[in-house]
Amino acid sequence: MTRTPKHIKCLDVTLLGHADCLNCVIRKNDIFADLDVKKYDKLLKRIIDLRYETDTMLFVENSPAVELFIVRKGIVKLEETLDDGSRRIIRLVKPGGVAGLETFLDNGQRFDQTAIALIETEVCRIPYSVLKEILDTDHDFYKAVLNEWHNQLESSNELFVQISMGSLRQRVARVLLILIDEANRNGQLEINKISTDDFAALTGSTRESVSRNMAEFKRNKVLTKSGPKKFRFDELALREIANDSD
Amino acid sequence: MTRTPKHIKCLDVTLLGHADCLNCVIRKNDIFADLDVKKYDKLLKRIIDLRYETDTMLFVENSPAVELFIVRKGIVKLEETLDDGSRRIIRLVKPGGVAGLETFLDNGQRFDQTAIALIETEVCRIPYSVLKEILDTDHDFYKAVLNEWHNQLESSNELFVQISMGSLRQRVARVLLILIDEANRNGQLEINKISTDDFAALTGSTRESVSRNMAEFKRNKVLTKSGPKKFRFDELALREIANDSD
DNA sequence: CGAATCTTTGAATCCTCTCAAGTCTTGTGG
DNA sequence: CCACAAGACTTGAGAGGATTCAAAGATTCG
Repeated sequence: MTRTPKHIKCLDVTLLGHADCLNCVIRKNDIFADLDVKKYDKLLKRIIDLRYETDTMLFVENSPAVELFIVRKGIVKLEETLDDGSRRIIRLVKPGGVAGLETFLDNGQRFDQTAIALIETEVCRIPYSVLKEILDTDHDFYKAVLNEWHNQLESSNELFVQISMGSLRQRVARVLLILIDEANRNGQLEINKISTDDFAALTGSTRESVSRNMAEFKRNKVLTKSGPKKFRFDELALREIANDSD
Repeated sequence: MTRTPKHIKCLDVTLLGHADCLNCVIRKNDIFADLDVKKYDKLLKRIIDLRYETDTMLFVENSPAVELFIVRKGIVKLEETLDDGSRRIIRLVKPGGVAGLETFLDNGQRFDQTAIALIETEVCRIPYSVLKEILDTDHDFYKAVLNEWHNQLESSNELFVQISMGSLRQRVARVLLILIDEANRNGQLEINKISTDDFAALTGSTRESVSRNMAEFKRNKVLTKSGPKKFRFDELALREIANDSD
């Protein structure tokens, strides 16, 4: 039923240096948006800037939640392993979003999901101690955290709705649109191919069925191969398919 | 496609009186578990105790989130209306859980979903002003709130996983188990029937398909009619169906 | 009692899964 | 640098499930 799991890397991580929150573009949209960054300058130096290659793991389900990750570039998937051994992707974290929010909960908390870079991804890694210090000195910071939880819930619900209704054809189109949304921020008209197994875990389907739908998209020029692992897409056609109610 | 919506009541609500937090059994498991209730005695008097009949609305999507609800008995469904007019149940709130957590977010927040009593339900209604006062005087209370957001996310994910995988037969069985879980707290071996449309909105299917599966359950004595709107159930058989991987 | 709503059932169609057998890619060692 | 093996992707055929549309039974409620 499940294919021999592909090799999830743990080491393909590059240290890019210390975070530069003061000049970070992403920060304007994330959890630190309203924070007085200058005040916490020294503290924020403890934030590390990292690059994860495709299929590299950020953290594992059930391990202690002692740090969280803000995605600056790329996409992180959060997946759970089910009783029968299959995987289900619960949420996709895109730039500005947070993976590992459990870190904000009380001591001894563990990660609910496994986080893996879906494509090449850059993140800021923030230790619990930094968060705790900010929470203790800035009594309003918890509001930003509450907001982030809200965002997560919204984004989970969004995925839920997008993916638990309609034909597989529609669901595949919707997942492509989610990925495209990300590609478009970089002004590309291309998407990095993700594996059919990931598509299956996202749409709650099988690799074969996903493949068939993709093949149809390619035949109809909704997708066109444009490089080794890249595809050009017809966004309008995809939107039409995603909303098609026939 | 969508049936003329059944009549959702707005007025079938009974005022049971003021909350009695000090002696509340539910409170031990909810957001106020760690709160010094005596200290806030006067404040908590502003909490109202209500009973909602089946299909009665607690709040509507997009209206201002100025109060939240703690469920003490029954089940509340949170549903979103999709672009095509169909409804999708995003989450079920059971005793001890909270509906309308958005109230904790900053001013001007609106409810993300519509909340409707799935069966006869009793709740405590808590105005924003009460929450704000507690948050302002008790700097640790936000931790309980964070925990509650976490619970909501977990419960959404749980529903997502349970419902977006497997055959309809399995999914219907799983929804029944969720309802039974609630019935069992009251030591019953019965469940109140919920509409096939609700089942469809929960399983992401159609009323006809749900009905067919229910019919099969009745034939096989997994469910037995035991009253006007009541069914007796064979929990073990349901669990078997829910986990069946054939 | 009768109208409106909700539920059930049937039959045909379409979709998705499964199993099985290819083909294509990628990375490694000779 | 090529060949090969392992993994990933594609394709086909058949079976089984789910949806649709249509129509007939139940229920509910005034």
